[in-house]
Amino acid sequence: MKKGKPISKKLNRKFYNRPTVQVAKELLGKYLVVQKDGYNLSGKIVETEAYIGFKDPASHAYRGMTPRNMVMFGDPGYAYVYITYGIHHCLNLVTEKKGYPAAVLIRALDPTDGIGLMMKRRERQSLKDLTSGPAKLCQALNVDRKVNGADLYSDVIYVEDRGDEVQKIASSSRIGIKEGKEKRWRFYIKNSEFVSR
DNA sequence: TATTGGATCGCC
DNA sequence: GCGATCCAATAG
Repeated sequence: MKKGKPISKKLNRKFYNRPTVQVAKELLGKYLVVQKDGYNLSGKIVETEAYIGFKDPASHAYRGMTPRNMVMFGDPGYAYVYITYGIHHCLNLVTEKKGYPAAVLIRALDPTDGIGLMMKRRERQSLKDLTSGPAKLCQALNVDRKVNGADLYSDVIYVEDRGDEVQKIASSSRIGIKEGKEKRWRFYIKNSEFVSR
């Protein structure tokens, strides 16, 4: 017996205008949606990392504002996309009040809508290879630097609550950084097969 | 203007 | 384990 339409609520700017660790945890179990050129791609967020303020040496904002990281210093609820290793894109969601640089890196998704197109974009057939890493999910969902600065309350890219309950959240050090490893600012849904590595 | 290193991935 | 590959930050 099928239930009625699930609760679906687009997260508003107030959600992002809060302490970054809290936002990073609460994003788990929510759905990232990208809609461009008539397609609809989405996945459940299963892994995030927090990058916070002026004193976090792992954050791009550590040494102040630059052309690349200026979105992090702006209003909460916008997308910050950058290129790393010359090849890969990474997607962050800007948090906290204007002038305080902070964001949540989206590291992994459990793919839901548009899986066929994701497979095509990734040139991979296995579900597990589609969005189990920050650069993989950007390739699968067609997130590139044109998305940098996009309003997360637009219809192009946003996060919504579909009423899912998260069973258990685990935390660890952030991945791929040199300094700031003592902070356990990586969060993921325990037992999700789509968590990176 | 030149140099250096990177919030990764995929293959060896 | 390691190379790809090029942008962006920093130094000169």
